[in-house]
Amino acid sequence: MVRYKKSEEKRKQILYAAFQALSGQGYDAVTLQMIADHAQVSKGVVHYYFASKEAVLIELLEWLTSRIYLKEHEAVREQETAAGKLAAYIGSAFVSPEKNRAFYRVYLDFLARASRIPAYREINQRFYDNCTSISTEILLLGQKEGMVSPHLSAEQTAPQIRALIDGCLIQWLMTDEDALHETYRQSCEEAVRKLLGI
Amino acid sequence: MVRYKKSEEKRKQILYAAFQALSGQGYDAVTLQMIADHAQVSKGVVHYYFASKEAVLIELLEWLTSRIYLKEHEAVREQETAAGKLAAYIGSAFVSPEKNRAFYRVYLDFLARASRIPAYREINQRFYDNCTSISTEILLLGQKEGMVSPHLSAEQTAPQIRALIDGCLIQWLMTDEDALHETYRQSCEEAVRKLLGI
Amino acid sequence: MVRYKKSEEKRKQILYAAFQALSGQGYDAVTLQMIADHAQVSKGVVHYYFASKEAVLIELLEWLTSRIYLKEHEAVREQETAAGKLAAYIGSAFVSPEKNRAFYRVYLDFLARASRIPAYREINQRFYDNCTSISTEILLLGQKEGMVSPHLSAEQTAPQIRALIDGCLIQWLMTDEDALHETYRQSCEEAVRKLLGI
Amino acid sequence: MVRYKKSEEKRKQILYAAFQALSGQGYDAVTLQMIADHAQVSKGVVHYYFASKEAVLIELLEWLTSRIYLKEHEAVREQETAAGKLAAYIGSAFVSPEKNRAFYRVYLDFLARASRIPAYREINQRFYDNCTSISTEILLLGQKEGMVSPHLSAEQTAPQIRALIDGCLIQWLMTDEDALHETYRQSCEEAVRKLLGI
DNA sequence: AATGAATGAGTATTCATTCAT
DNA sequence: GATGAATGAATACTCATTCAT
Repeated sequence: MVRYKKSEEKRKQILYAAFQALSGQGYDAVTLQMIADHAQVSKGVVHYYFASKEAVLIELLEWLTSRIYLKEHEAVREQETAAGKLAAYIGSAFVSPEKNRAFYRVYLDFLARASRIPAYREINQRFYDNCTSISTEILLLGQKEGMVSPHLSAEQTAPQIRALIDGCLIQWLMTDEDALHETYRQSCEEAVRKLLGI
Repeated sequence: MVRYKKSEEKRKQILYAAFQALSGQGYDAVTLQMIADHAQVSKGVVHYYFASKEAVLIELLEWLTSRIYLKEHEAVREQETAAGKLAAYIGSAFVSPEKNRAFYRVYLDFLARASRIPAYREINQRFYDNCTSISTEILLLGQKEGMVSPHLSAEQTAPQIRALIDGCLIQWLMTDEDALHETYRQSCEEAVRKLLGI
Repeated sequence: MVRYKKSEEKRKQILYAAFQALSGQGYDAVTLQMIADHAQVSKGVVHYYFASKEAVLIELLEWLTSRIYLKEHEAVREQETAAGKLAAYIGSAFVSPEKNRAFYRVYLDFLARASRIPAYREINQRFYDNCTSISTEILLLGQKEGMVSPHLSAEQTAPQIRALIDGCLIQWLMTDEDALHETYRQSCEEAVRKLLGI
Repeated sequence: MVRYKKSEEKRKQILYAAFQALSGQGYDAVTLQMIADHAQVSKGVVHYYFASKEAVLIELLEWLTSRIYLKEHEAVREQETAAGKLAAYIGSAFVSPEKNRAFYRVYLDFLARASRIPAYREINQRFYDNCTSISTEILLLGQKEGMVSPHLSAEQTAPQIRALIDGCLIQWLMTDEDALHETYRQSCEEAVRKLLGI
């Protein structure tokens, strides 16, 4: 329905505004007024579409992580070889300094909350599962291609890969140097290759 | 002098209280009252020893990261072989579910702030540098022992190792399962071995 | 517009409440809660209409001094002779024990601040300029009527007149005797007459 | 006794420090710490010599006003003619831009308090009485010399003179221009002459 | 006498949330 | 649907005062 659609659009608009505001300010420093300003709506509207500030942020985490996953999934799907998929995965994880900075700032806020609040943890777990499925797919294809040892356990390797990606991107974020983004990407890719024994 | 010492002790007492409070609550959810309560002093005392809430937290980050480093450094120093040092490093990074949870909750809060505020970033950078020096020491010894390929670049590998450790511990933290701590430790150690080609 | 008007009304309501509260308590002893209570609004409302306590008080000084001037100006305008205007000026300056007490208590607070803070000083200067314009008008008319010596300098006499009025009203305020208000008024008027040589 | 004397000296030292601090900051902005700093003693000392912050300030008002009176009295006593005494009185009231600024800043703070608190009012009343006695002395001598009309009432004129002096010095203070100090002094003296019919 | 550590009451300010329009 | 005025709970911070040393 039009009504629903319009409503959904405004929700997305607010979520995106929340993402921008959150990326600029921290989790608690962000106010509903800032989110409303970014979305160019009145403060009341935010509460009209979301039950509370917490609700906005929970939904934002869901939206963000699923969007990230979809992009990574899409990038990997377009490649046919394990090597290609791997490069695509890393490449889409290290999408750009600007986007990585915006996302990881917010993601660190979320992880901090997730370490204390189960609701956030569950959302993050779905993200991890999705990431694991990507790595697993690559690994299994690699084994089929004969590039990756058949003894390598996907169950163990897949999380290691995500740990490396997140660990490297956090390290890069801490350097505050856009120029090093590419360096970290390469280093991460090489490390992942070593994990896969490629 | 006694006077000075007393003062320093109380500062430490407050910092430790802040650590406990911060680990329980998030960065912004923590109040000076909570910190004072944990330290069993009055609210005014916190302000007597620290200029502001921010000052407490900045100093806490310094204190925490240097303490972690010292423990890791100590553990590594006690070992003589590269393999021993590596196991000691990983072992002291994965010290225990309780301590890791307490620290990484707070550390994630700090990383989130560090992604926006240079002062925090600088402190974290010193921590990274210290961690790098540990990994580098292990790697160089490994090369001397002939266990590690002489072609391996410490400059590149050391950060990868820390990225893995942090990435794995964050993943473990998100599982909220003490029982998995050991699993993640082993997985991390194996992954680090692969990076070193051991 | 209605919206704007409503907003302005509430601002005035808060300013008047601030005046009452300030007159009762001193400048710093007054709290936003007291102002809110006098205005019969919640504490938050004061901050909704004014950026800070300081902003309320700055605006109050402007409002008060311009209101005093307007009343004096009005009273003088209604008279046609210099003698009549002079009596009207003094009469409206010595309006009543209650009002003079309320105003001069607050005004002394403001003068104390103005002696240190330029922003207050500027507002007071505008008030002085307005008072000077009233005295000057009376003096010039008196010269036209032949009552006042043509050699008398308005530039010098006008400030002297205000100095006398303020000086006398402060003295009266210090007596804390409503009954003496009229005495001080007469004494002030006679003194002003001597300055004008009437 | 030595003990008493020493004690009295320290009290004076603290009072003078309070005067300096008060002149710089406002009445409420001043803290006991600032007073202690100015007096180069510890915070505890202030409380050792004075029961409370209020007590310091009450005593300061007494000390200041009696000191001002003594200086004016002294200056007047040294002159023999009414004209000389008048000039000496005005001259010592307009002692210097620096001293007048320091005193009137503090005095306005005190007047603001005196308008609400009887204890301050009483101290100020003694000051007024002393000032009146000076003016009265001058006026009576003037009448004896035949310079001042015998019909002039000292009771009425003396307060007018003080009103002018205070009114003019407050006006000067509000200009924040040291250069205008002399202008205001002259204007005040001329105005006082007119009140005396000289 | 002197110190300064400790206390805690008090206050401005912020902001999520509510609700009348 | 949308607005923004109003609310009041929550909190960092200040500072006079106390008191052990």
